[in-house]
Amino acid sequence: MARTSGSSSQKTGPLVRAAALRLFAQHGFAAVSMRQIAAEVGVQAGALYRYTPDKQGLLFELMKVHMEELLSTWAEVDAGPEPLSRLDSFVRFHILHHLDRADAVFISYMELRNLTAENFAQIEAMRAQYEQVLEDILVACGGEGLGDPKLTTLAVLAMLTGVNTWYREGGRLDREAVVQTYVAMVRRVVGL
Amino acid sequence: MARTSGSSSQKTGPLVRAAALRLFAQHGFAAVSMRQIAAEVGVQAGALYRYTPDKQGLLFELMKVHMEELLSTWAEVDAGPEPLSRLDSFVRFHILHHLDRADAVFISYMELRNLTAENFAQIEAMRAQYEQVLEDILVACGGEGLGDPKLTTLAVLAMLTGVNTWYREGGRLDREAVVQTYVAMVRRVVGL
DNA sequence: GTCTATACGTCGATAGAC
DNA sequence: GTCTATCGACGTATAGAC
Repeated sequence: MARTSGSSSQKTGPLVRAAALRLFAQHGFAAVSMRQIAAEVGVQAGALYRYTPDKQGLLFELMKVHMEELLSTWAEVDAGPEPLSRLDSFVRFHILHHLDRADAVFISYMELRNLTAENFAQIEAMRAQYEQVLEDILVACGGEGLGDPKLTTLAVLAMLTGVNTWYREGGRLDREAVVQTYVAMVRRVVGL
Repeated sequence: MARTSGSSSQKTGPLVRAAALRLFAQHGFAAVSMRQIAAEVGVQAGALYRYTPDKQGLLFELMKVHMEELLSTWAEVDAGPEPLSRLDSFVRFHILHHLDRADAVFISYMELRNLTAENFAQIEAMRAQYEQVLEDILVACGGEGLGDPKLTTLAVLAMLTGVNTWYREGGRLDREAVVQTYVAMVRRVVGL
C-alpha cells in the first residue's frame, strides 16, 4: 500500500536538519531560535520536538553525521598502499569534500563549545581519528624534512581546511587549480 | 590633587572589556548576556552602558583594538629589508603574538558574523592589510616554488593561526620549538 | 503529526533615585 | 557612577486538542 502524500513524516525530519544546518552556519547556534528553524521549515515550533529531543540534540546530530560521513567517505576513496599518491589523494579529498559541505564544516569548527561534555567527547574522538589518517600517511611517506609528524599533520590540516574560509565558486581559481596548488604545497611542507 | 580611591571610572571600563573578552571567547557573543558581564565585573547590568553604547559596540571595540594592535606591533617588530629574515621574523611574530592573545584571536575569527555590516567592513579592511604584509614579504622572497602569492599567503596564515587551536602551555613542545618547526615548514612551503 | 496556548525564565536597554 | 525597577520582546520546552 503506497502512502501517497498525506504524511510528511519522512520529509519533515530532513527538512528540519537542513534548516538548522543553514541557520546555525549563518547566525551561530546560540543566536538561532527553535522558532526560526520552525518558520524555515513551515511548521510551528512545538512540532520540531517530534524530530529532536531538544536544540542540543539537533546540533549534535548535525555534527555527528558530518564526522561519520567524513570518515566513511575517505575510507571509500582511499586507494591503496603507495604513500605519496595517498597523500595527494588525501589533499584532493579533503579540499573537495569540505568545499561541498561548507555549512557543516563551519558548524563543526565553530560550535564545539556548545556541545555538552558527553557529546563533545564523541565528536572529538572522531576528529582525532581523522587526524590519525593523515598522520599515518605522512609517516608512511617519511619525507626527509618531516620533523614532527603531529605538528606537520596539524599544520597541513589547518592549511587545507583554511580553503573553506576564502574559496568562492566562480572566483579567480577553479577547484582543480586550487587542489593542484595545494597538492604541490603540501608535498613541499613534508619535504617531498 | 590625587584622587585616592573614590571613583572607579578609570578602572571599570577596562574591567568591562576584560570580562567581555573572556566570556565572549568562552561561550560566544550571542550566548553571553550583559548581566553575566556585569556580574563578572561586580556591577549591575545598567552600569555597563556608561562604557559601551550597546552590546554590539562592546564586541566591535574588542576586535578593533585587537586588529590595531596586531598591525602596530608588527610595524614595530619588522626589522628590515632582507626578505628571508623578514619571513622568519613574521612567522615568529605571528605565532607568539597570537598565542599571547588567544581570547581576542578566537573572538576575531568566530564572531565576525555578529558584527553589523559597517563594523564588519572596518575589521575586514584591517585583516586584508595584515594579509598584504605577508604577501609582500613572500613576493620579495620570490622562491621558485612560489606559484600563486595570494594562495600561498592564505595557506601560510591558516597554518600559523592554527597553532592557537592546539597549543597548550606546558605541553610536549615549548613555544620556541613550535616557532622553529613552523619557520622551517613555512620556508619549505614557499620553496626556500 | 501538527496545531494553539502557555508556563516560566531571561534578554537588551532605559529611567530616575541617590 | 552605580543602583533599583521596569518595559516589551523573545527564549525553550511542554500539554492537550484535533
